[in-house]
Amino acid sequence: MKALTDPAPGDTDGGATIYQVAERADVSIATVSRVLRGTAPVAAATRARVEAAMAALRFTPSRLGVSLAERHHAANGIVFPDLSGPYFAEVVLGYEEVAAEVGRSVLILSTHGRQAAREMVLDLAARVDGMVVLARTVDDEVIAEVLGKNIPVVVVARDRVRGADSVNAENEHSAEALGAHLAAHGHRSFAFMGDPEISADAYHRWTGLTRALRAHGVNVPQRPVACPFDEDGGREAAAVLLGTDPPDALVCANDEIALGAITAAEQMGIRIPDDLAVTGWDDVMAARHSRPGLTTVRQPMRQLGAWAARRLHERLGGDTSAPRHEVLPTQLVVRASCGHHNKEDR
Amino acid sequence: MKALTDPAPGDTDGGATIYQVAERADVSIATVSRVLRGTAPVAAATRARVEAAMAALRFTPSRLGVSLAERHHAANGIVFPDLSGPYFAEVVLGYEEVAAEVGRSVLILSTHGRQAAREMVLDLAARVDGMVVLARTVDDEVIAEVLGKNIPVVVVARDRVRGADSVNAENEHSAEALGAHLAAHGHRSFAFMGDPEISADAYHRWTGLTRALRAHGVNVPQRPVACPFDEDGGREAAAVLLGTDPPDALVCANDEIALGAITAAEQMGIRIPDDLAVTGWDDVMAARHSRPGLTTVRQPMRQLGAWAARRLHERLGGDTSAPRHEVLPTQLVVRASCGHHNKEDR
DNA sequence: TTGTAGGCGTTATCAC
DNA sequence: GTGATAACGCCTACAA
Repeated sequence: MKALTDPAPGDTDGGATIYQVAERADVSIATVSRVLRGTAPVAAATRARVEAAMAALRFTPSRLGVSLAERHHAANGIVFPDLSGPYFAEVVLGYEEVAAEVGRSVLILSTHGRQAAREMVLDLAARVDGMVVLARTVDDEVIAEVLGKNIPVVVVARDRVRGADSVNAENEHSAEALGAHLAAHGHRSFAFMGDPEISADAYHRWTGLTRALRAHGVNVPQRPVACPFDEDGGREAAAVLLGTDPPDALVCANDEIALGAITAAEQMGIRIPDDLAVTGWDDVMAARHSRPGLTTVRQPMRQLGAWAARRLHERLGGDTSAPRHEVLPTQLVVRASCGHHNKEDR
Repeated sequence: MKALTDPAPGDTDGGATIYQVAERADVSIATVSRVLRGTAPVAAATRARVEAAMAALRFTPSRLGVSLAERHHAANGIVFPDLSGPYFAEVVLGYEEVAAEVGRSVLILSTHGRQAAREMVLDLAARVDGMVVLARTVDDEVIAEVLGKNIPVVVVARDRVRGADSVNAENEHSAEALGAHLAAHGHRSFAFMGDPEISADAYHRWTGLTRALRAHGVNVPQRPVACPFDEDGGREAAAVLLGTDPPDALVCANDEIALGAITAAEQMGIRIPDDLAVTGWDDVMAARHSRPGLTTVRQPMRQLGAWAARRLHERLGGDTSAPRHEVLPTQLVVRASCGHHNKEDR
């Protein structure tokens, strides 16, 4: 009796097929498909037989078969440069969360700045119905190629690309506010760390900062100090910068650079914020816990991912309206690293 | 002329098929497939025609078709509870990196402690050739189910599961070393924060700690203080604990809990490490930058993911040997939060 | 060297 | 209600 209800010992492989279920229930595969999808009425008795057969065989429909027939993957992709910093991890998390909610699997792809990025993205494009592209992982042409295959893409933390939706956190005004705050502290000589050539975010932050400085009659630095967006990048670039002509204030494109810079400064005996003000961007966990607390700009990382996922879902639902370009608000978080404040100095 | 080499305007959809290429090149689909895969010799002239046709049509073979025919996905999955902390993000990153290297796409699934975890994992199982499961995201039965479908799984940061490979960072000895260090500082009353019921890592750390305390003749706390593995969890639990009977030393299951506990302590006017020693686990970025620096245990998060990816790849390559159980070494990182040191107090 | 035809596992359209 | 059967897009013996 037992042997009858258990899966055949021989079928060691990827599971039973709809044919085996049909045979066991003594119906056609069409009927099995019907009870599976509830797409048409099936007699109660028949349904029961089919369900019993499915259970006995531990039948799970092949995603490949289903997708091929339905002509879509029920999966989306997301490509980012790296997951090492807290920033991208948060965006991806926000993305995954709503993608899962609306029933789509998510494929990730980290380009790591590899040369093969284009091929990797194109390969990804063959596995998904839509995808989101973070920052400058690939050129606009690659995105155009993907769009050309009729798979929608939404870009995040990146300038607009023809034909794609986009979400960004507000940058210029936030940078202006930050610059104004620093100027009000009396800082007169500035430096900006981060690479505007590589990051649209950094570019706009640099732009906003310079505008603020100009408005406040403060000298604008010649150019940004380009450096990788991590602690080491910040530390090394700061070591050089502070060794030659140290500014009063160091505005960094993200918290990691800032934290790295602070490390370098402390090693050189430079006190923060007395000798040097330092600010970051993102408000990661370490920014809260460092001493002095890091003045920074908080941006809604989770929401960036969530918005992208929702928009993609709309597109895949048939929305063919003009691309939308969302800008999410940020928040200046003033702590101690930007200089002494009058009241509660914390 | 142009119209001839461009893709037909009508074929707006998911791209050309092998049939269209074949027709255009005036060969059979078999030949197209051969030039695609290099699986058999093709006359130079023929190959040229086919390649021209592919280029003109911007042909990309359908992953679905390929996978269905080849009977595998060329993709792996990874399931984790959440990506919010630095820990899982690092593991996933390490995983993705080597998975990509060996040419497999990666699908991620965050269970968020959702009830539907089982269904989600089973759904994932239908889309991949193998998968890694982090921590206690799902019950052993679910893993058994997946294994039953003949898809290999390797578990990470989790106790062994019959039939699956596993990688873990060393826990007990590290915890013993940490406990010994704290005892040497003279601390006599301990508390442990984290939930051993939920995390195998936490369980083994608790075990190691109690053993060390016993060995040093120090009172062993009745039980761990269960709390969520994030800052809020640490902060709230610590607020209660420190309000009633504060210990000398607080050993936390990860850095986030520790940092949260420190925040709570400071708000209560308790000084670290003078009044209370606090230690974490993981050595995340914030641990380095907090003041006092957080004493912690560094574990090779990236490598955990990388090992899992490599092992999975071996399995998928046909390795059917007995499950392997790897334990990666950790490193005690002593900073200031565990108490004053004689020499360089940093 | 190249073509024919069957198979991979579903869905969905027709008839009955 | 149910059952044939044609897609879906590709791979691969087997023939020629």
